Amino acid sequence: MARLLGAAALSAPSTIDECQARIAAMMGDMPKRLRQCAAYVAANSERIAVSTVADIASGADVPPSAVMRFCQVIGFSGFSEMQKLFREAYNPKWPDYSTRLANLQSGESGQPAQFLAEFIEAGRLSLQQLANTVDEAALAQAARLLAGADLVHLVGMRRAFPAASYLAYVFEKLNVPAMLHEGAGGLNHRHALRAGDGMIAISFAPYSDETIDLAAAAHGAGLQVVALTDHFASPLAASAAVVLPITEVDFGAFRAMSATIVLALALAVAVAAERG
Amino acid sequence: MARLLGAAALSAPSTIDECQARIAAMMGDMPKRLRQCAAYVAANSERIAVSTVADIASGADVPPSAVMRFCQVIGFSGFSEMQKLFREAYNPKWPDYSTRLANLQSGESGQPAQFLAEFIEAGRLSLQQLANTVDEAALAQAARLLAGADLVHLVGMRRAFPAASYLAYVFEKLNVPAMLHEGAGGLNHRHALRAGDGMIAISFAPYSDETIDLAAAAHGAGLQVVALTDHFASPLAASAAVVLPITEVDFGAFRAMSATIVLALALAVAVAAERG
DNA sequence: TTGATTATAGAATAAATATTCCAAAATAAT
DNA sequence: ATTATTTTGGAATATTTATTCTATAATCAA
Repeated sequence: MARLLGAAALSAPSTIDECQARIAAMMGDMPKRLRQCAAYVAANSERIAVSTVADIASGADVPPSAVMRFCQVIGFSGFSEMQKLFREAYNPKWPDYSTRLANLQSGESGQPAQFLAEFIEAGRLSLQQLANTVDEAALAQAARLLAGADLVHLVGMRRAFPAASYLAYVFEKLNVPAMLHEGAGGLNHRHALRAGDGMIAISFAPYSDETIDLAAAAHGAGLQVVALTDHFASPLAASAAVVLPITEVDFGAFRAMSATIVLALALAVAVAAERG
Repeated sequence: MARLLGAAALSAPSTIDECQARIAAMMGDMPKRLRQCAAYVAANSERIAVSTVADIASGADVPPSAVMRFCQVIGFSGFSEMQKLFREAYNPKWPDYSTRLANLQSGESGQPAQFLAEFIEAGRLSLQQLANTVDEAALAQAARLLAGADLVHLVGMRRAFPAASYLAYVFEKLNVPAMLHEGAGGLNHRHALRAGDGMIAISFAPYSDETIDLAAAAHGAGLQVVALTDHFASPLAASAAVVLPITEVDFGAFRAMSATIVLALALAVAVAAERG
């Protein structure tokens, strides 16, 4: 009687955990080659996402067709389906909120609760992403640099302004000397930059020229600049001693800024703690 | 003279850092499509290892051939060579939020990462709470009232100011007439209140007198006031046609305002949708 | 042992994916 | 305005990679 290859088709595992559990359960009564595959996959689960059938085959020391049989015995239609699971589980991609929001907006207008539910979910995802990707060393260094500053300049325009203004409030409460640059009335604020000061500059694409310019001026004057921006290739990065990248979920033009404000707040409190 | 495509071939970057540095250096003088690629790769560097050319092209909103050109301009022979670099370095952080949070918290106390972990958790709890307690009917009514207003006055001082200023930004983007009251220089803004206007007033204990007073003045002048505040017994409630209570989770003396800003954003978008 | 059943390897094929190329559009220079 | 140069998009092609198929080897039951 056909034991494995001819067995009734199982449904494909839909999570990594389920997949690993099934491998563990079935490994016992697998024939030699399939067991080699199972052992290799179990021991190298984090590399499945970036491997080819041939890679796994040579790693497990089996021919490629054995890997294919293995995937099917586990319940997948083939290797590609299994790999898809690993790719998405280890590296989830954002849901596409811009089109979901567009759908909401174009549909019946009276769905405020729906908007709220989407924004809440996006905020939670952003915070989770922040936890997963934050560079602890960079954060600590940023706090250290700013703790030594005589005055912390806070720069953020338009979308970033709420975060900057909240920093101003928090630094005031914490008795850390800080100055909020509002951007109103040209560049006169530039004269306030002094050697020994520090700066927190916040900007996301499309970047505000005023923020970029002010950060560049600060950098030129020898100030330590900490940049809260979307990624290392941001125009702010060129002027920054430390870059803290933040990826927030977007809704077309809108984002809740949850991760930005949380990171800013943590940075402020860390600076105050460092100053003692 | 050929600027990029015809330029003398650079040697391929041999580490991720080198690759990122080169992208940052070259992004400035790239043509439009290549810059889109650069921005996408910079913002999604952790997904490159598990993406295809087509994935990246659609993410960056360019045709696949643009991605190829981008890889070559950066110094690689093609996409495959670049991806190889990212695959070798691929080390996915387990997206399991709770274990990651525990890691962040486990450092020596006083570390910046611990503050961050606490604020992230507080933010998530606040959002959760908001999802559980929001009064959908009240939110819908608030949106309806404000949609009929000629001008929406936005009032929030001190801690609430970031939320108010974010509303100002969002309303501007949505083409909803709105006015941010900054509270600077006494109560002169009161004269801007007109019959037919609406107001969003935001304040939490300890309440800002200016906000309370302005809301009361608006109420006295017959304006419809929507209050974002901590509970129904707040001093703001007396002047409000609709009260939207928000309970933020504090960490120490601070709160991240995540729920407030998310609710404000949802309200703004709902108002704009209602206006059509 | 012998016959039936199951597993295996490697070649053949199919599918997905990367890469090149060139006409057309856009941009810059004269 | 006209010409020269650069950038672009998409179709055509090449390459890699997954998948199926089948003859052969191994295993098991009698």
